[in-house]
Amino acid sequence: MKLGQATIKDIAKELNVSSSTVSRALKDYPGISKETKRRVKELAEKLNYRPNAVALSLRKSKSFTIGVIIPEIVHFFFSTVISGIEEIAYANGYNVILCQTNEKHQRELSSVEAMLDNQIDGLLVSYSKETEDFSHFSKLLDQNFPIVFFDRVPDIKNTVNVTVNDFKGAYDATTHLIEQGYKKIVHLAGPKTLTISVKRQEGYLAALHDHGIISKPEWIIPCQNGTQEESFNFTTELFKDQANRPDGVFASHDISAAGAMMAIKDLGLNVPGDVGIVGFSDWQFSSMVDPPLSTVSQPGFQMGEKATSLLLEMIDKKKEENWLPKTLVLATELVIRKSSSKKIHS
Amino acid sequence: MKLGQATIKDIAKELNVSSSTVSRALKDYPGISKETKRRVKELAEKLNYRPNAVALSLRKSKSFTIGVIIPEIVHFFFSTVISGIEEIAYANGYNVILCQTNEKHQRELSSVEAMLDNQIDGLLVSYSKETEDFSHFSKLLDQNFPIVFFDRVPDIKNTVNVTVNDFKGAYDATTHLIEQGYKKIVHLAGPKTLTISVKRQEGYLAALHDHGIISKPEWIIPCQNGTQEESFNFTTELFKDQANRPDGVFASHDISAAGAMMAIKDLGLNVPGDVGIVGFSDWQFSSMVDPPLSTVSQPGFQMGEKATSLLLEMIDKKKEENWLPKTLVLATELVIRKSSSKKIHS
DNA sequence: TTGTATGCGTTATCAT
DNA sequence: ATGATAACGCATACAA
Repeated sequence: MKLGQATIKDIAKELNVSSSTVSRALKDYPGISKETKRRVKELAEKLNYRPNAVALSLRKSKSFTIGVIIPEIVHFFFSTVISGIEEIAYANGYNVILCQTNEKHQRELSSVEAMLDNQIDGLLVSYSKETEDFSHFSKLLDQNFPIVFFDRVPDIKNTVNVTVNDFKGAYDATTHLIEQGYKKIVHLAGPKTLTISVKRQEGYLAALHDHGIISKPEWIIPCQNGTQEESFNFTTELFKDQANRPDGVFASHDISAAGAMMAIKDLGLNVPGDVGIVGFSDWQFSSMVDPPLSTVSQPGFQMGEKATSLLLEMIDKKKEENWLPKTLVLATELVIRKSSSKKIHS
Repeated sequence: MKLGQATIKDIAKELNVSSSTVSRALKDYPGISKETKRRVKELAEKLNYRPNAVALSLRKSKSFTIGVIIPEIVHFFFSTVISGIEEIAYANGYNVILCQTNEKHQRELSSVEAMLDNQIDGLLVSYSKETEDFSHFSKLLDQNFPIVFFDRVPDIKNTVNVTVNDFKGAYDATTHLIEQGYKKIVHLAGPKTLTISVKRQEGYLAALHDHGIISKPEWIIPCQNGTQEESFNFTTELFKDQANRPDGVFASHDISAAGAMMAIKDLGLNVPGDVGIVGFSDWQFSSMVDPPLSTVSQPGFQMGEKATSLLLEMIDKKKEENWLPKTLVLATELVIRKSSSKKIHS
């Protein structure tokens, strides 16, 4: 959309100087008389001149725009991350262009293409559940294109990542359940395609093992969608059999945990009396459910900030350099609420 | 970031034709021999040619990018709207560039500037709570720059807006409380700077009036921040006095409602037995609190879709035309859950 | 059927 | 201290 926006040419014409003079005057280049500078700046001010960022992008092959690929915007954790990304990008004069994949691989591919067409300077990625082939990213990395992966980190060599200590978070949560006296603890697991899911499951298993509990395969319930309904159904199925009823749930995130909690309450069981529950992520609602949900909180905003800082660093460096691959691991924190507090509340 | 991206020139050079020929061949312009077309397209494919969107923007004075200004990303309703926006924009080949104002007027101003510098084709706006002067928008509108306001609609003439029937939503919610037998209904009101807050309050008052209830000024509690803590405190203060204790709460959104619910439960009162509560927005958590929260649901995704469709329409039309101002009002829906169901549950 | 020239807004490189 | 020119990548009016 063309506004009445004044350009350098307009200023030049009006002052009877060349556009290069105007350009230099505006940027306080040496070798421009004070008088000219004053006149140019005054007129620029008056015409409300603002440089055309698109022309600059073309000229400099740099757009001051970064792309963000996320699975879903309507997701407390991811929206928190975006907020952190936005903050740092904005503070450094970068624009953020956003695409959600809705967990579709195809959509991920086309979004990346579209962003590249727009000459983004770098990419922040949390890939989709469907994605198992990462060649669209590794191709870019081979050309030294700056990418930082956050939360969901792909299995590619030499990447720069920001993630949380999912293993430890899960280990701590499970240990906490055990220490509260729960013994038959099931795990509502996330999709196997995500490293975070795998790590959380490993943490869960390690905790059981370290406390001498022999894990049973049927205790691990794969939840592909991660919806409340899904875990509600699985949990109902699993807990309705009085004989082998479990007494603890560690869910790979709070939505699953909430579904499990509703199922367990519907079966007439008491939380935390009969069953202890811990989730993952500390969603907004988690402190408001009844009983309030224990969970592993993730520093989403900080993750966004860190990932963006790293990306901007990479962009600033010369293209020729190789980034040193690294993974920044942020700490999670176990938030103990009533849903897992057997010793106090029952 | 410059990748090894091939340009039209590269193709032209390799095939010993002019770049205009390549340009035309790629776009199936008439008057290019089949043979040339074939050769060009083949090589383009081979070199993985993709047009440079920045160059196109400059050339066409059109960026295929729309800007979105919202108060906060970490907000269930707004993230839902963004999701709707993204969907329509993406489907029409538009990029979305995003800025959150964090409810700061200053930030709103600079975000708009930055977006204009980037030659966005149009703007979707939900303005900040601090904003009382809309000249930054009206200036653009005067130049016929396409803007669609959603949810929070400013007091400017001749704008295009998408909103929900806040008055009716509030009226229905309050009427429902009255019909359930609640008589002393307070209102946790939003900031006066927002039309939506005003409308909701008006709907509340109208419902009381139409049912012969004389509203008391002290029943209207202004909540500036809209946090849970804020409404928790106000509610505690208001309900601890047994003598004049109200028996109903209509909150301008679910977070306030949740704070009120916690306060009321903490005072030992029963919901919905002693006090009925209805919120606004139907956040994800609202069905999970105890008791599940009645609320007025807003079609956020649809709002994003509609607003974007309208904006793209405006962009497509000639700049010279004046858009006909209009306000699209989407329907809310009263979702009745336990928190307000006195007749059934107590 | 194809090529040449020009311009979108800016800046870098040479002049003068 | 300032101006002229070219270039970023593309599309198009005009020539041939």
